[in-house]
Amino acid sequence: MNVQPCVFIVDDDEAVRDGLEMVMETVGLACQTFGNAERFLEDYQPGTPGCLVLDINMPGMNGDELQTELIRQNIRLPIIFLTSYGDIPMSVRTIKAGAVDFLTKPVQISQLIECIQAELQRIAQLQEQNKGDEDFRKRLNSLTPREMEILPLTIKGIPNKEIAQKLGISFRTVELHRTNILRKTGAANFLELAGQCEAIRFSIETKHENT
Amino acid sequence: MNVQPCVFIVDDDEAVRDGLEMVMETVGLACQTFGNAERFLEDYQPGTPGCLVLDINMPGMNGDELQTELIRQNIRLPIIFLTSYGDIPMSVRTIKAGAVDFLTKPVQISQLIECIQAELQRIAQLQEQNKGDEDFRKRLNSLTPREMEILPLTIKGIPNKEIAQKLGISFRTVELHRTNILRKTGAANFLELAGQCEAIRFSIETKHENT
DNA sequence: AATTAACTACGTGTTAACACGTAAGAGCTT
DNA sequence: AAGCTCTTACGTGTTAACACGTAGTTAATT
Repeated sequence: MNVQPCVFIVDDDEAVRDGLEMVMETVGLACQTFGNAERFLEDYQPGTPGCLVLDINMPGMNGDELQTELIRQNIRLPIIFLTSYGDIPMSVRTIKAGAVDFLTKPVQISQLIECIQAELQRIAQLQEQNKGDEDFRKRLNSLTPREMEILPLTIKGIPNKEIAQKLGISFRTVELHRTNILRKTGAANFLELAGQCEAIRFSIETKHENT
Repeated sequence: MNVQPCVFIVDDDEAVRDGLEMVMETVGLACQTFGNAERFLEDYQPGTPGCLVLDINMPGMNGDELQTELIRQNIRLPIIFLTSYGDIPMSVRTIKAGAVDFLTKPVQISQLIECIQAELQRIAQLQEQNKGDEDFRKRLNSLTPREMEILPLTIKGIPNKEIAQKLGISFRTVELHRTNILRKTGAANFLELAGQCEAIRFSIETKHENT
């Protein structure tokens, strides 16, 4: 299930691509190179772990625009900009948009490597954290629609009687659903469950109240 | 209770200070100027709303260091850097450290004003959001040390008996503390309280378990 | 047609939570 | 010394939560 993280290099200069590819091999990092932003967008499988070393000035879509497109597609691949023709406003804009770093050519290879490795390490940590959440998400998905409806109300601290009234069913039925929710999620009680839901940023949308 | 937000200008160049001060007056923004970072640190009252327009190159403590010091003191005043001698690594570093923008002299006044006003508006919105939380925070602060200790355990869903065992006291006493916590916070139950604590990002630090 | 899953409802019993009391010792302030 | 807060502990009672059953209807699936 765990995929080896990969360094994606997007630069229109073949010499740069080859040079960086060699460096990555040397330090033992998996690496893929692309001659332009479009090719990368086509080939990249969302979810693949790694980081993106991105040039700015390229024919066709430039690095700036690629970043924007990735954000639009909600692809949160960490980006390290690496460019010859950068300026301060550009660096400010890209960093504020979430880029990890903004390096200028000629770059100190050691600096780039350090930056990449720090980022890959950070990703590994995130993946580790999310591992435990996977099971929980699965268990959440095993809930029936009705249970999913009751869960947020319960977590908000609304007592069974009120939930029953709001849904127009018996409070005993609500009780049953709650029991099933606890059984399915494996939580000991709803406080614990609420904590887990918060931990995975499980957004709880409650329908607008009529009462 | 609501204080007028203020633009703090820190620059060693008197001409710049005077010029900016005049501009601020023109657009109707309250403004305070400082000739060096040390003076600002002395005078600034933590909590005062506003934003900081900060030069980098100054005798004594420079802008970079002032930012670091403010972060160290947990003062989250938004910073707009404004400098003649900036470079890309510096802009990257400061932005990553949380600065709002990094502008270079000579600056387009319209750009600076726009940036400041956007920031002040953002602050105003934050203050509006935090208003409702103020009461809750006050009520949280009215809790005794022991209650503060029990609160996070309870919110995690740990039953009274276990809490009692962990603290080496009777579970009835834990029950009493819980009741008092609910009474003081005004919450109907701990699920509701947990939600409120999350809403204000009330960090719950639990001591490392021994059992 | 039979099976399965989901939603509904109710009964019974146990445990946990919560409200309302009393009371006593420690520590601090006035 | 008196008053105050915090912490501790217990008793009593009510309510809510939870576990374990049975059982009917509906809808989709096989």
